[in-house]
Formats: sequence, structure tokens, C-alpha cells
Amino acid sequence: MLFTKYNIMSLFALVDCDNFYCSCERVFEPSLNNKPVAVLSNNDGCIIARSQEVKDFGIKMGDPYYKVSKFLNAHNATVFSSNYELYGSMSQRVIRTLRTFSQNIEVYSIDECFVELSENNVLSLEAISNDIVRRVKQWTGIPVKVGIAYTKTLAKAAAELVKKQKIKIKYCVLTDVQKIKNELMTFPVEDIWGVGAATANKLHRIGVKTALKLINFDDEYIRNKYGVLLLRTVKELRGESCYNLETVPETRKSLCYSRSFSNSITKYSDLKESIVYYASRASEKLRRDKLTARAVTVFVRTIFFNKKQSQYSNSVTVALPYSAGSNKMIVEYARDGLNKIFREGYFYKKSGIILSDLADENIIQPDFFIKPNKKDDKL
DNA sequence: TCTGGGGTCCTAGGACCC
DNA sequence: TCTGGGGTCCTAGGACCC
Repeated sequence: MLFTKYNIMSLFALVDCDNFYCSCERVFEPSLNNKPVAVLSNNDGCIIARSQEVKDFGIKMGDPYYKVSKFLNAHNATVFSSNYELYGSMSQRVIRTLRTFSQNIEVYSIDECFVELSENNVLSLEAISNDIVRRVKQWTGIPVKVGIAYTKTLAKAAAELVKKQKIKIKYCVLTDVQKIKNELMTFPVEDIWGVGAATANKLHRIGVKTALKLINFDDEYIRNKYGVLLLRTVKELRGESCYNLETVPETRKSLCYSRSFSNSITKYSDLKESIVYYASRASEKLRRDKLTARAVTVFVRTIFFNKKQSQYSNSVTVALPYSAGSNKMIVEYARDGLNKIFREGYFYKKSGIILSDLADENIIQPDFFIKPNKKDDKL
């Protein structure tokens, strides 16, 4: 049954910043408005944000910079290295502005928030959407789009529709049953929130190209063939809410520090140096968040773009003797981990550290037989 | 020559137990 | 002849998100 029962508990507005990193750069350089702008990843490796003009050139997210730099240059594009400090503080400004509309906000990512709206508002949903777009732009300089629906997945779809439309209205209200059906009839499965490339491929192979076709399958079939996550997504598209607003950010469960090397590494000593460095940075992050870790994962990887070279990728997880935040201990165990997985004769391109099993530093449970070294922890 | 980084959740399979 | 069955916990890998 489609759309027969609405669980009208909440109304979600998804607020999504336009080309966020590019928009942040433009706030401080307004002369770049309406001109092509792109932002690069670490090491200036690839494109991670594009202004509309750059998208219109056909430049894709993740395109390696070396392949498109000439083209961008020729078209007078301005290209930035990423500046996460700046993007983080702009994000805070946007969030503060959104709180003036509702206290019930979920910060979903650096450039997206779910805002819970109440239905007994005197203003129409269209008018509220308009206000959100206008106020955020006015107070922060960041352009946003708004999608409103009874489930998060439909709100995401609504925002997606804003992106696709030809006439530039910055919001879409998707609460009417007939309108939802009409939109889902042409909504590509690969654009559904929660459907990635792997699932989209499988669906395409059985001839399912649109959201409407997908939600007509019965629950059992989807559950067995694709798992609970897709089933939840399907239910949400039918109007049944499965995901609540998460207003309190969960304390994180793992923490990662990893980088690609600009030049491949072959020597053990160089790889060790990188691991020691990442382990130190990771343990700094850990202590900054007042957390401790119980396990350290080390991973290494060769370059997988180069098919001619032999490939190697491996990881190992080492348990710490007790929950700890000490730099010394984490570095030591990370080094041991690397010893286990290092193999001679490969061109390593990337390595990293993951700290997991995190806990609040005030509730560590030391092993009965091992005394935590307080001095190291302080250090 | 040159291709990002940081997260979460689910599932299948193995180990282990009674 | 016929060789159990079910539960839990852990982990690696896959899929997804931005």
C-alpha cells in the first residue's frame, strides 16, 4: 500500500548549502560570484567542490586536478586549496541562523541540516522555505536550498529536485501524495538517498530505474535481496518515517587519520615515519575530544590506479592493553601493527591510522593487572 | 609525473559455548 | 543405516554518506 497512512509525527526541512566550499570562498571574495570556482582536496589531488559554472563545464566531482587544470585555467576558473577551518566556521554560522527557525535541528554534515518544523505554523511551508533561504543568505552570505517532506528520505529527494529544476526556485515542498507519485515516477534510483552505485547497478539490471518502480516491490523481496537498509529507504519513500531527527550528536565511535603520498613510498623506514606521524595526530584528536581508544588499526595501500604495478592493500587491528589516549602507547602499537603488514617490493601510495572502541576519558576501565601510566597520558 | 579524507552501519562467517 | 542444534560474540569487508 502506498501513501495510505502517514505517520504525521514530524515535518522535515532539509537545508542544503549550494556548492558549500565554493560558496564559502565567495563570501570572502564576492568578485567571484557567477564566475567558475573549484576547491581541491588535500595535496591538491582532485576536485572536491565545484561552482555551478564549473559543473556546467562537465567537470565531475573527484576529477583528478592534473587532468582538468589546463581546461580550468583556460576558462578563467579560480581554484582554491581546501581550507577546512574556514568551512567549519561558516557552517557554524549557518547552523546558528537555522536555530532561529527551530530548536530541533540535526546537523547532518558540514553543509546540511535537518530542521524539524511544526505544522500549525501560520505561514505556509512555501513561505517558511522562502524565509529560510532568504535569512541564511542575508546573515551568512551562503546560498541554500530547502526540501520539505514527512520523511528524511523524501526531504532529501525534494532538495534533489530543487537541484535539477530549470527555473530557479530554491525550495520544494513534497507533502502532497499525488505530487510525490508524479515526482517519483521519473526520479532515478541512483539519486535516492541511501542507494549507492552498487545497489543502483543491481536495480538497473532487473530493470528498475525509477523510485516509483522500486517502492512497488513488496517488503519481503527487498529485505531478502537487498537488506534492511534499502527496505527502510523504500518505506521512507512511501511516506513511512523510519529515521528520527537526531538532535544530539552521537559521540564518535572511531577516528581516522590518513593521507595519500604525493610520491610513492617503497622503504619501510619512510612508511614507518608516516605511521608514527599519523598516530601522533590521531592521538591528538583523541585527547582534544577527551576520549580514549581501545584499539588501533593500521592500513597501507599501493596505488590502485596503476594497473601495471602489483597491488597490495592490508590492514591490521591491534588491541591496546587498556583504554588509553597516550601518544606513546598509540605510536608504539601502531608501529607493531605496521611490522605485521609491511611487505617489501611495493609502491605504497597511502597509509593511515584508525582509532576505535572510543570512550570518554573519565570512564576508562583499566585492566586489573596493568597499571595505566598516568605520566604518559598527561604527556 | 599527477587520482581525497573521514565517518557509520550491516552482514556473513568463524569461533566458541552448552 | 542414522553422527545435534542453537545461541552469542567478534571481525573483516562491503556499502553507504558527505
